[in-house]
Amino acid sequence: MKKITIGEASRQSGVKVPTIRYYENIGLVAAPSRSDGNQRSYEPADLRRLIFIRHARELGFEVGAIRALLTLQDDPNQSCASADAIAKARLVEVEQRIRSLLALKAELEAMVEGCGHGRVDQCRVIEVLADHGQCTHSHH
Amino acid sequence: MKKITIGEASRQSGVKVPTIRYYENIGLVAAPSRSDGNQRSYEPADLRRLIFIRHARELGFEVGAIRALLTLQDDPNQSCASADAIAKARLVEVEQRIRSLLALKAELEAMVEGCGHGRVDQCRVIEVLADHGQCTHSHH
DNA sequence: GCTTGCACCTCTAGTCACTAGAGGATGTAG
DNA sequence: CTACATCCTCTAGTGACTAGAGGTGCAAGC
Repeated sequence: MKKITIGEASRQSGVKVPTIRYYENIGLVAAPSRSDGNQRSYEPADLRRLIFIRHARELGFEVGAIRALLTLQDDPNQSCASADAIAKARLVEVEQRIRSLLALKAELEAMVEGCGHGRVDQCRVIEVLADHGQCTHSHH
Repeated sequence: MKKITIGEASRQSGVKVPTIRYYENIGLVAAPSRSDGNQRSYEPADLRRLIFIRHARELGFEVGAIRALLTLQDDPNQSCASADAIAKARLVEVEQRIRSLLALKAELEAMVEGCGHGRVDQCRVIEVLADHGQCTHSHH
């Protein structure tokens, strides 16, 4: 009971239909049971898993990390140290990303400000990109 | 005079050797002249173009946008309005990205904080991801 | 019962921006 | 002259999907 089609699962989870099938392909979600006409039929547990995945993807976890988290979730009797480590690593990554985006924002603002209504050869947008010396942005 | 090999161009531009060849393939840089032994031979102008590209990539411009900027650069007599528009669009994008990353950072911090040394079933890292209701993160 | 039309099925190929590897040629230092 | 690094071309792989072709299932209206 309460079984739903892939389209309904998609609507309720926010994961697109082809993406759900893709997740099944790569083994991120189990293959669900099928109807008489060979159509996938999802249960509430599958739906929760899809929502979990969508949410984690939105938070920028990559599929490998999500796979690790799902393994933890499937066996809830173990320490959450691993989950903690994964989230912490992601946090460090996000903080780094914010720092470089802020630097980037400053540089873009300077570029846009410097660009009046002149010709391209006076345009800072081009100039800043061409001249490596003016670059305040950290290298990768 | 002042012609250099692809390896030297790579070192001086910071663009990896296979990536330079890839850029040639997709027409982002012109095919350079060759040595007697069929090896690519780059001039200062090529080098400047590679530095321009690397810098733009680091700033997160995609290849299509870079192609547009390079076209502008190749014809410096036109208005810089297009370059300005490209940079502005990118700026808006970056600001949006920073906002969502800050929200994400807050959420990750809450997750890590909530994760004591308990078992997985008391762990906020898992819980937050599983329970969509606790999500404060905007749905793109 | 039949048809319309959407949702479903599988499979392959395409996307972006590279990256890795095979297998061979060239260039340079000792 | 022999190592050895660097170069060449080409194909295929990456991640995380997305798009399309070509076909089947299912519910509703007539």
